[in-house]
Amino acid sequence: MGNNITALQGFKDIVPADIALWREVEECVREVVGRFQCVEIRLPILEASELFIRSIGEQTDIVEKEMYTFVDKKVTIRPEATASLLRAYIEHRLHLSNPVQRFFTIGPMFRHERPQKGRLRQFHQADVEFLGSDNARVDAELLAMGAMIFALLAIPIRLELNSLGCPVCRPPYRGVLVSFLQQRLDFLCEDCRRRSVTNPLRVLDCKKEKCRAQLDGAPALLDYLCEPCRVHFTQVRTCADGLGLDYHINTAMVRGLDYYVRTTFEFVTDELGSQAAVCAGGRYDGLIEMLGGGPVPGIGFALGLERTVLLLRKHRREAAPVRDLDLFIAALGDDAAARCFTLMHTLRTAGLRVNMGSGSLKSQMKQADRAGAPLVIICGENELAEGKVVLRDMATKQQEDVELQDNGILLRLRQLLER
RNA sequence: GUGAGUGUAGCUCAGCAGGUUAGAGUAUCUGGUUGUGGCCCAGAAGGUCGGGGGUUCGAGUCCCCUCACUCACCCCA
Repeated sequence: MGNNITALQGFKDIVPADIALWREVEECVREVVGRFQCVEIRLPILEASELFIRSIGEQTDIVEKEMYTFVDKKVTIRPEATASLLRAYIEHRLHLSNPVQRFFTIGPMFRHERPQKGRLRQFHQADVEFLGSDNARVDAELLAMGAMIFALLAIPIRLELNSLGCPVCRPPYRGVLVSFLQQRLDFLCEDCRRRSVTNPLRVLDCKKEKCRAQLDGAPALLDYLCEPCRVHFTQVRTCADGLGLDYHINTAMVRGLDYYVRTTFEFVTDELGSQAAVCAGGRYDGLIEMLGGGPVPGIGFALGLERTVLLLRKHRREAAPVRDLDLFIAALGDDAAARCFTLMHTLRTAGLRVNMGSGSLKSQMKQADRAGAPLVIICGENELAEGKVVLRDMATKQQEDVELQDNGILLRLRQLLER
């Protein structure tokens, strides 16, 4: 402590004790995503600042105040993955080989926000993008994929669904909403007065009672959708219903990024304080074109790994004890230790997970116990002289003598470990 | 960026209204078993009381500053 160097504010180590949960989440994501023919892509963490400004939107909080940017170099450490993924998709002309493609990527994102429960400056997301189709069935598939991940992890969660319309119908609606808000400006909270100008849709989900009271009878975007958007949203719902998805419509749901159109959704929980959204996303037809690619539609989501891990930890009694060692070798004395050292190497080369200890036998037995080793080899001067080792089964406490001969020991160990 | 709360051993926390060498539980190490783990018993080690300044005969305790953490606002995964 004292004046030692520590991790930066909002940056956290994921310590060995937490790794099991993280791997469980990541492996679950990979498993489910694979069922939808989604392939992995790995992306750089540093990109041209312009990429995020163009995709996320200049007026958003993310771009305005949360990006880690090297001003002189005009590069930014990514605050989200969609823009990078689409950039790569365009750059490698991936649409030429197959215009309908599905990708996922897992990695760290960076936003300079004040840290909070479930919110860090470096956080991790699993990002999924379905490109090349604007069919409502694809939207429903993506929703089903998210639901499947949480179902597999046995995390209870709620799915909220909305449509944000498109460049045809959203601006007119926005006008209607703004004039509605203008009339009640005096009765809204300070934040909402500001939002009425910067992001009027946000006013709709203000948490303050004072504002909520004013919003009775506020125009809902869903009532203003243009015909194609209305049809699309209906189809999404029909498909989702067909899959038996449990969801509910939240007309107040807004997204923080400019590029979203039509379908948007959030998997939310009330178990994480104010960070309700665990996985969220939406459709972004037109974005690929805006980034210089073809007229390829797309929809995707980002799943917050920290938040998912927090939930998983909450809903797990205790992590199943993992055996990470097959054999512990307790050697007594220098000669025995030297002989066991080569034995250990032989066994490791053969694929066993082995370690040896030091100190008194008692102490080494403790080390073996703590490591969860099911088997222990004990080898002291006596055994060495007789050309054998003692092999102890930690569960049954049974011990047997085994010839001190590498292959013989290996065979016997394999027999015992297979039981 | 704004607000509130909390910083004492690796971890969880005591420390009453300033008063000797700052405690417990747990984890760690050693011993009780000259070579045998979990349970039990005993002992040891482990702290610049987040950091700096001030008040005082005397500060873990009171005041100021600072840093960090936590939660909330904003916003978002």
